[in-house]
Amino acid sequence: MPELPEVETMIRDLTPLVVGRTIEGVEAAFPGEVIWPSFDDFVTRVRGRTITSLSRRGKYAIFTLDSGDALIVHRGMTGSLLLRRAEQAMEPHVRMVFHLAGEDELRFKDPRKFGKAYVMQSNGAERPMPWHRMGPEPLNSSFSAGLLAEALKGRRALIKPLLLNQQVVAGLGNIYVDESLFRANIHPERRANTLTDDEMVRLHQAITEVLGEAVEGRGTTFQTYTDVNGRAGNFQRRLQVFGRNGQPCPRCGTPIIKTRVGGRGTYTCPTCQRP
DNA sequence: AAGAAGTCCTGGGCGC
DNA sequence: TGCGCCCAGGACTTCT
Repeated sequence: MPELPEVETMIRDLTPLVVGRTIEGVEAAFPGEVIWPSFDDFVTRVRGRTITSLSRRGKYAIFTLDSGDALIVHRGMTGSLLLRRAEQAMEPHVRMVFHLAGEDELRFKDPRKFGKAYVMQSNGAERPMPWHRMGPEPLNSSFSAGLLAEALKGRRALIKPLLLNQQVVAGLGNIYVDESLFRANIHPERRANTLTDDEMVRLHQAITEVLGEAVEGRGTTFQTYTDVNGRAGNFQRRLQVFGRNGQPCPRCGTPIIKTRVGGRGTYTCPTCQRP
Protein backbone atom coordinates (compact mmCIF):
# COMPACT_ATOMS: atom_id res chain seq x y z
CA MET A 1 0.00 0.00 0.00
CA PRO A 2 1.83 3.08 -1.14
CA GLU A 3 1.59 5.70 1.57
CA LEU A 4 3.64 8.85 2.06
CA PRO A 5 7.04 7.10 2.58
CA GLU A 6 6.62 4.90 -0.49
CA VAL A 7 5.64 7.85 -2.68
CA GLU A 8 8.49 9.94 -1.29
CA THR A 9 10.94 7.12 -2.03
CA MET A 10 9.64 6.90 -5.57
CA ILE A 11 10.01 10.66 -6.10
CA ARG A 12 13.59 10.64 -4.81
CA ASP A 13 14.52 7.64 -6.95
CA LEU A 14 12.90 8.94 -10.11
CA THR A 15 14.04 12.57 -9.94
CA PRO A 16 17.60 12.05 -11.21
CA LEU A 17 16.37 9.51 -13.76
CA VAL A 18 13.58 11.40 -15.49
CA VAL A 19 13.97 15.16 -14.91
CA GLY A 20 14.92 16.78 -18.20
CA ARG A 21 13.61 13.89 -20.23
CA THR A 22 10.85 14.08 -22.80
CA ILE A 23 7.77 11.87 -22.89
CA GLU A 24 7.45 10.81 -26.51
CA GLY A 25 4.24 8.89 -26.21
CA VAL A 26 1.67 7.26 -23.98
CA GLU A 27 -0.05 3.92 -24.36
CA ALA A 28 -2.77 2.54 -22.17
CA ALA A 29 -4.02 -1.01 -22.05
CA PHE A 30 -6.55 0.32 -19.56
CA PRO A 31 -7.28 4.06 -20.08
CA GLY A 32 -9.87 4.07 -17.29
CA GLU A 33 -7.26 5.22 -14.77
CA VAL A 34 -7.10 8.63 -16.47
CA ILE A 35 -9.53 10.73 -14.47
CA TRP A 36 -8.93 14.09 -16.16
CA PRO A 37 -9.18 15.14 -18.98
CA SER A 38 -10.39 12.61 -21.59
CA PHE A 39 -7.80 9.99 -22.43
CA ASP A 40 -7.22 11.51 -25.88
CA ASP A 41 -6.62 14.96 -24.40
CA PHE A 42 -4.42 13.43 -21.74
CA VAL A 43 -2.19 11.91 -24.41
CA THR A 44 -2.12 15.13 -26.42
CA ARG A 45 -1.06 17.19 -23.43
CA VAL A 46 1.64 14.75 -22.25
CA ARG A 47 3.15 13.78 -25.60
CA GLY A 48 6.26 15.76 -26.50
CA ARG A 49 6.53 17.45 -23.11
CA THR A 50 9.67 17.48 -21.01
CA ILE A 51 9.59 16.72 -17.29
CA THR A 52 11.03 19.70 -15.41
CA SER A 53 10.62 18.52 -11.80
CA LEU A 54 9.05 15.92 -9.53
CA SER A 55 7.28 16.56 -6.27
CA ARG A 56 4.79 15.03 -3.88
CA ARG A 57 1.63 16.08 -2.07
CA GLY A 58 0.27 13.46 0.29
CA LYS A 59 0.22 10.26 -1.75
CA TYR A 60 0.11 12.09 -5.10
CA ALA A 61 3.22 12.10 -7.30
CA ILE A 62 3.51 15.25 -9.40
CA PHE A 63 5.51 15.44 -12.63
CA THR A 64 5.72 19.07 -13.66
CA LEU A 65 5.93 19.48 -17.44
CA ASP A 66 7.50 22.26 -19.49
CA SER A 67 4.03 23.26 -20.72
CA GLY A 68 2.92 24.37 -17.26
CA ASP A 69 0.81 21.25 -16.90
CA ALA A 70 1.25 18.77 -14.08
CA LEU A 71 1.07 15.04 -14.73
CA ILE A 72 -0.32 13.64 -11.48
CA VAL A 73 -0.27 9.99 -10.51
CA HIS A 74 -1.93 8.34 -7.53
CA ARG A 75 -0.93 4.73 -7.12
CA GLY A 76 -3.99 3.63 -5.20
CA MET A 77 -3.46 0.44 -3.31
CA THR A 78 -1.39 -1.76 -5.59
CA GLY A 79 0.10 0.63 -8.15
CA SER A 80 3.81 0.97 -8.90
CA LEU A 81 5.78 2.99 -11.41
CA LEU A 82 8.61 1.01 -12.90
CA LEU A 83 11.44 2.45 -15.01
CA ARG A 84 12.39 -0.12 -17.62
CA ARG A 85 14.32 -0.39 -20.86
CA ALA A 86 11.85 -0.67 -23.72
CA GLU A 87 13.16 -4.10 -24.73
CA GLN A 88 12.58 -5.59 -21.28
CA ALA A 89 9.70 -8.04 -21.05
CA MET A 90 6.41 -6.45 -20.06
CA GLU A 91 5.20 -7.24 -16.55
CA PRO A 92 1.60 -8.35 -16.10
CA HIS A 93 -1.01 -5.71 -15.12
CA VAL A 94 0.77 -2.77 -16.73
CA ARG A 95 -2.10 -0.32 -17.38
CA MET A 96 -0.16 2.56 -18.90
CA VAL A 97 3.25 3.11 -20.46
CA PHE A 98 5.03 6.47 -20.82
CA HIS A 99 7.69 6.20 -23.51
CA LEU A 100 10.68 8.43 -22.78
CA ALA A 101 13.14 9.77 -25.33
CA GLY A 102 15.87 7.17 -25.54
CA GLU A 103 15.03 3.56 -24.79
CA ASP A 104 13.46 3.91 -21.35
CA GLU A 105 9.82 3.80 -20.38
CA LEU A 106 7.83 4.39 -17.23
CA ARG A 107 5.34 1.60 -16.69
CA PHE A 108 2.33 2.04 -14.44
CA LYS A 109 1.63 -1.39 -13.09
CA ASP A 110 -1.60 -1.61 -11.11
CA PRO A 111 -3.20 -5.04 -10.60
CA ARG A 112 -6.32 -3.78 -8.82
CA LYS A 113 -6.90 -0.69 -10.93
CA PHE A 114 -7.27 1.65 -7.95
CA GLY A 115 -4.67 4.02 -9.41
CA LYS A 116 -5.49 7.37 -10.97
CA ALA A 117 -3.79 9.77 -13.38
CA TYR A 118 -4.52 13.40 -14.25
CA VAL A 119 -3.08 16.17 -16.39
CA MET A 120 -4.03 19.68 -15.40
CA GLN A 121 -2.58 23.15 -15.19
CA SER A 122 -0.17 23.35 -12.26
CA ASN A 123 -1.59 26.65 -11.07
CA GLY A 124 -5.01 25.19 -10.33
CA ALA A 125 -6.75 27.49 -12.82
CA GLU A 126 -8.21 24.63 -14.82
CA ARG A 127 -9.88 22.83 -11.94
CA PRO A 128 -9.09 22.25 -8.27
CA MET A 129 -6.02 20.11 -7.77
CA PRO A 130 -6.82 16.62 -6.42
CA TRP A 131 -5.31 17.65 -3.07
CA HIS A 132 -7.12 20.97 -2.70
CA ARG A 133 -8.85 19.90 0.52
CA MET A 134 -5.94 17.89 1.86
CA GLY A 135 -4.63 18.38 5.39
CA PRO A 136 -1.11 19.34 6.49
CA GLU A 137 2.02 17.54 5.30
CA PRO A 138 3.20 15.64 8.37
CA LEU A 139 6.91 15.86 7.48
CA ASN A 140 6.89 19.63 6.99
CA SER A 141 8.53 21.50 9.85
CA SER A 142 5.32 23.50 10.25
CA PHE A 143 3.39 20.36 11.28
CA SER A 144 3.02 20.58 15.06
CA ALA A 145 0.99 18.99 17.84
CA GLY A 146 -1.05 22.17 17.84
CA LEU A 147 -1.79 21.85 14.15
CA LEU A 148 -2.82 18.21 14.63
CA ALA A 149 -5.07 19.19 17.52
CA GLU A 150 -6.61 21.89 15.34
CA ALA A 151 -7.32 19.39 12.56
CA LEU A 152 -9.03 17.05 15.05
CA LYS A 153 -10.82 19.74 17.02
CA GLY A 154 -14.48 19.02 17.61
CA ARG A 155 -14.32 15.65 15.89
CA ARG A 156 -16.12 12.83 17.64
CA ALA A 157 -15.26 10.06 15.19
CA LEU A 158 -12.83 7.26 15.97
CA ILE A 159 -9.22 8.39 15.82
CA LYS A 160 -8.10 5.75 13.32
CA PRO A 161 -10.58 6.54 10.52
CA LEU A 162 -9.88 10.23 11.07
CA LEU A 163 -6.15 9.70 10.61
CA LEU A 164 -6.89 7.80 7.40
CA ASN A 165 -8.87 10.81 6.17
CA GLN A 166 -6.49 12.78 3.95
CA GLN A 167 -8.29 16.02 4.86
CA VAL A 168 -7.05 15.64 8.44
CA VAL A 169 -3.41 14.73 7.79
CA ALA A 170 -1.88 14.02 4.37
CA GLY A 171 -0.21 10.79 3.43
CA LEU A 172 -1.15 8.34 6.18
CA GLY A 173 -2.57 4.93 5.26
CA ASN A 174 -3.44 1.78 7.12
CA ILE A 175 0.11 0.69 7.93
CA TYR A 176 1.47 3.94 9.33
CA VAL A 177 -1.72 4.80 11.23
CA ASP A 178 -1.51 1.51 13.15
CA GLU A 179 2.21 2.00 13.78
CA SER A 180 1.72 5.59 14.93
CA LEU A 181 -1.15 4.77 17.29
CA PHE A 182 0.85 1.94 18.80
CA ARG A 183 3.87 4.14 19.30
CA ALA A 184 1.70 6.77 20.97
CA ASN A 185 -0.07 4.17 23.17
CA ILE A 186 -3.47 5.20 21.84
CA HIS A 187 -6.29 2.78 21.06
CA PRO A 188 -7.59 3.18 17.47
CA GLU A 189 -11.21 3.33 18.68
CA ARG A 190 -10.71 6.30 20.97
CA ARG A 191 -12.94 9.23 20.01
CA ALA A 192 -10.77 12.04 18.73
CA ASN A 193 -12.33 14.59 21.09
CA THR A 194 -11.33 12.51 24.12
CA LEU A 195 -7.58 12.72 23.45
CA THR A 196 -5.70 14.66 26.12
CA ASP A 197 -3.12 17.33 25.28
CA ASP A 198 -0.41 14.87 26.28
CA GLU A 199 -1.82 12.21 23.97
CA MET A 200 -2.00 14.73 21.12
CA VAL A 201 1.69 15.53 21.64
CA ARG A 202 2.57 11.82 21.68
CA LEU A 203 0.50 11.16 18.57
CA HIS A 204 2.13 14.02 16.69
CA GLN A 205 5.57 12.81 17.69
CA ALA A 206 4.72 9.19 16.77
CA ILE A 207 3.45 10.17 13.31
CA THR A 208 6.53 12.23 12.46
CA GLU A 209 8.91 9.59 13.83
CA VAL A 210 7.25 6.66 12.09
CA LEU A 211 7.03 8.44 8.73
CA GLY A 212 10.58 9.80 9.03
CA GLU A 213 12.00 6.38 9.82
CA ALA A 214 9.98 4.78 7.02
CA VAL A 215 11.29 7.31 4.47
CA GLU A 216 14.79 6.57 5.73
CA GLY A 217 14.10 2.85 5.26
CA ARG A 218 12.78 3.40 1.72
CA GLY A 219 9.25 2.38 2.61
CA THR A 220 7.48 -0.83 3.56
CA THR A 221 7.01 -3.77 1.25
CA PHE A 222 3.78 -5.51 2.23
CA GLN A 223 2.38 -7.81 -0.44
CA THR A 224 2.92 -5.75 -3.57
CA TYR A 225 4.89 -2.55 -3.08
CA THR A 226 8.26 -2.19 -4.83
CA ASP A 227 10.47 0.74 -5.77
CA VAL A 228 11.06 1.97 -9.32
CA ASN A 229 13.55 -0.81 -9.90
CA GLY A 230 11.21 -3.49 -8.60
CA ARG A 231 13.07 -3.85 -5.31
CA ALA A 232 11.48 -4.15 -1.86
CA GLY A 233 11.63 -1.49 0.84
CA ASN A 234 13.13 -2.11 4.29
CA PHE A 235 10.69 -0.74 6.81
CA GLN A 236 8.64 -3.94 7.08
CA ARG A 237 11.44 -5.27 9.32
CA ARG A 238 10.77 -2.43 11.70
CA LEU A 239 6.98 -2.68 11.86
CA GLN A 240 5.97 -3.15 15.48
CA VAL A 241 2.32 -4.17 15.13
CA PHE A 242 1.12 -4.10 11.50
CA GLY A 243 0.77 -7.61 10.11
CA ARG A 244 2.07 -9.13 13.34
CA ASN A 245 -1.05 -10.66 14.88
CA GLY A 246 -0.17 -13.38 17.36
CA GLN A 247 3.41 -12.19 17.68
CA PRO A 248 4.64 -10.59 20.92
CA CYS A 249 4.33 -6.85 21.39
CA PRO A 250 7.89 -5.46 21.20
CA ARG A 251 7.18 -3.38 24.29
CA CYS A 252 5.39 -5.74 26.69
CA GLY A 253 5.28 -9.18 25.08
CA THR A 254 1.48 -9.46 24.91
CA PRO A 255 0.41 -11.06 21.61
CA ILE A 256 -0.64 -8.50 18.99
CA ILE A 257 -4.29 -8.83 17.98
CA LYS A 258 -6.01 -8.09 14.70
CA THR A 259 -9.45 -6.46 14.79
CA ARG A 260 -11.62 -4.35 12.50
CA VAL A 261 -11.92 -0.62 12.99
CA GLY A 262 -13.89 1.45 10.54
CA GLY A 263 -13.95 -1.53 8.21
CA ARG A 264 -10.15 -1.77 8.10
CA GLY A 265 -7.88 -4.49 9.38
CA THR A 266 -6.29 -3.07 12.52
CA TYR A 267 -3.36 -4.29 14.60
CA THR A 268 -2.97 -3.35 18.24
CA CYS A 269 -1.35 -4.43 21.49
CA PRO A 270 -4.28 -5.01 23.88
CA THR A 271 -2.06 -4.15 26.85
CA CYS A 272 -0.31 -1.01 25.57
CA GLN A 273 -3.37 0.42 23.81
CA ARG A 274 -6.35 0.59 26.17
CA PRO A 275 -9.78 1.66 24.85
C1' DA B 1 -21.69 19.19 8.75
C1' DA B 2 -20.03 15.07 10.17
C1' DG B 3 -20.03 10.29 10.44
C1' DA B 4 -20.84 5.80 8.77
C1' DA B 5 -21.59 2.64 5.23
C1' DG B 6 -21.30 1.21 0.45
C1' DT B 7 -18.58 0.95 -3.85
C1' DC B 8 -14.95 -0.05 -7.06
C1' DC B 9 -11.29 -3.88 -8.55
C1' DT B 10 -8.86 -8.44 -9.02
C1' DG B 11 -5.11 -11.76 -7.34
C1' DG B 12 -4.50 -14.85 -3.94
C1' DG B 13 -5.70 -17.65 -0.05
C1' DC B 14 -8.65 -20.81 1.78
C1' DG B 15 -12.48 -24.18 2.43
C1' DC B 16 -14.97 -27.87 0.73
C1' DT C 1 -7.62 -31.50 -7.82
C1' DG C 2 -10.40 -27.78 -8.80
C1' DC C 3 -13.85 -24.65 -8.16
C1' DG C 4 -15.73 -20.65 -6.10
C1' DC C 5 -16.12 -17.62 -2.18
C1' DC C 6 -14.21 -13.84 0.12
C1' DC C 7 -10.73 -10.73 1.63
C1' DA C 8 -7.39 -6.75 1.05
C1' DG C 9 -7.94 -1.12 1.24
C1' DG C 10 -7.59 4.42 -0.83
C1' DA C 11 -10.69 7.50 -1.88
C1' DC C 12 -14.91 8.63 -3.58
C1' DT C 13 -20.11 8.50 -3.30
C1' DT C 14 -24.33 7.98 -0.89
C1' DC C 15 -27.15 7.90 3.11
C1' DT C 16 -28.63 9.55 7.54
